[in-house]
Amino acid sequence: MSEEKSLNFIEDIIETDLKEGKYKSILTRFPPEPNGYLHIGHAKAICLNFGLSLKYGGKTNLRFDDTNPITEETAYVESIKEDIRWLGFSWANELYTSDYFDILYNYAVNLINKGLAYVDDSTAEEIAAMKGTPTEAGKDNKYRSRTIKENLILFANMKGGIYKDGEKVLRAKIDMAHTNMLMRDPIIYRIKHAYHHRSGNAWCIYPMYDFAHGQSDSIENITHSICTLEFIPHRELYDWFIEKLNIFTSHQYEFARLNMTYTVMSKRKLLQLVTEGYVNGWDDPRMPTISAFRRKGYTPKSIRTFCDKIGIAKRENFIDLSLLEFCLREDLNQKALRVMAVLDPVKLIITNYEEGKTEELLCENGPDETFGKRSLSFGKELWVEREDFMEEPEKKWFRLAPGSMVRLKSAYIVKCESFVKDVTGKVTAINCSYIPESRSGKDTSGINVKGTIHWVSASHALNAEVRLYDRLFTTENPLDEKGDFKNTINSDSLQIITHAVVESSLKDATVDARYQFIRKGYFCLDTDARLDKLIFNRTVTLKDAWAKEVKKIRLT
RNA sequence: UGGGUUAUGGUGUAAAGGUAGCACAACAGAUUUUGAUUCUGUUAGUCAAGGUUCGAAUCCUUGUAACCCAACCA
Repeated sequence: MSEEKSLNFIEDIIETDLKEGKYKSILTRFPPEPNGYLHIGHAKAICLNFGLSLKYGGKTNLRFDDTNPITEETAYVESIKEDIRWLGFSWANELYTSDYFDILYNYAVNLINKGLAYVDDSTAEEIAAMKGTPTEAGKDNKYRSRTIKENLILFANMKGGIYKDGEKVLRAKIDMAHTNMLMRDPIIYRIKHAYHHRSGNAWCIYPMYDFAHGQSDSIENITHSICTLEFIPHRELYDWFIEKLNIFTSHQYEFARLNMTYTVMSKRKLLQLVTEGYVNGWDDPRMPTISAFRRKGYTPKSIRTFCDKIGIAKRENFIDLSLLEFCLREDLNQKALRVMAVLDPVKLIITNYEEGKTEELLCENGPDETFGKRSLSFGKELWVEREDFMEEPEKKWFRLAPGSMVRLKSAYIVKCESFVKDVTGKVTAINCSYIPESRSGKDTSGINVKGTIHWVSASHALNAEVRLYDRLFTTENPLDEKGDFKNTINSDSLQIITHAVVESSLKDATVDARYQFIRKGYFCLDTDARLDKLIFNRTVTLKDAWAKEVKKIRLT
């Protein structure tokens, strides 16, 4: 028995279309503008579009919507392709709106010939002034009544490059009094003497989004053109062009874009964070970009699961970041190798352990037997986590404290006998005795301890840099703040630990591997790491019931 | 005071006139050589007011709230 998952509204439409024979198969498209990096909101659109074609046996095109040469770059094209591939999807065709510039130009001429488009000499300000407001109708201007012949010549001249930027535009002739502002004679071509990343200097006029997107969908025979809610008013225009041009009828459907707590999702704002140096580039692990999540150690599967869980609907939403982290931990828990690393080391000396002796202990590599075991070196001097020792323990504390016993993971039970402090009061060493009969796997001591802590043998430890990331913003909705969203940037979003110690097996760590530093969180090797320098990123912390407990204890 | 879209627990998302369900979060407990994982349980919802109906989240009426639209951006 499989539990029937209910359909979202787009799947509903598709199933109806297929059942009624409107289409034999579906064709969707993902249409990024190559002017920035893809973020988690794009991941939602990617999973939707590619997921739909996968589910219904159709195809998805990747189409770069490159109609604005000023902001677009080839570097962005490359990053976008890498991100989609990494997420696990393959496109049927790699396409560019710029490939359709000739067709689009002819469509515009076609419109002029039908008396449905005209060249306007007004300035941007004049056009805006004549456009009216949402509550007031716009007005026709004198250029609106130009003859077809005149428009044809003028538009050819625009293409010919005899006018300067902004001197003239081509507008659709619809209705200056329309209640939908977008139908008040929208501009469809503008002059930009600019180098285009693909067409070079072949063109100096470029179509606007509304005169490119729907037509591109139509040219490709896209059946279901899915976009976000803010394009709802554009649909009327989308349909108008297709109808007047009498070309293949693609249909536009709109869903609500992703919003998430503790982050911003607009490309403009993300670009600002990059250019103003709040983060170190588009793939800084604190960014919500796909490349940042990848670098931070997220798995493609966790992002796909997340996109599946948040659903598709038309109402505004504000997803809790913890849902993403839940999906991440769920996947990482199954995949990550368990290793030991001490982020804030303090020396633990086993007073009754033989000087110079080393034992090899077996330790499980993962969450189940299939991961096998590895050998770990154990000795008289170990590094343990500073926060695992408390001189004056909290209530319910079952880690190291004077007189207390803990198990060293996969090793022995030790008892804290004494500790050493320096003049500043900082603990510099913890002296313990160990119980030889308590060795992991062959424990005959009969002693039960509540606490188990991780450790690294001091003489075998490797030094590592560890980067701990926290959320980039201190408030759930940075956009809610009066003033600049950047006022709520978390100044502690990155903590670099330069002197962490990790077990020696990590000398072979690779960027693709996922690790759980036991009791500390999930980590991965950063791309900055070099042969002689280990650098790990914290992907996400483990859930921490003890931290909650402490809060409660201190409140009462 | 124009047009469009949307309203279901704290957050998402189902229920197509017939038991308001699921997930995350929160809380409580069990298990645990990771205070992780796993398991069990609890809290909590149909925007409002009327109406139709044996029966309404769903249909009707009237309100209310939120979001989008006045780039030669996409």
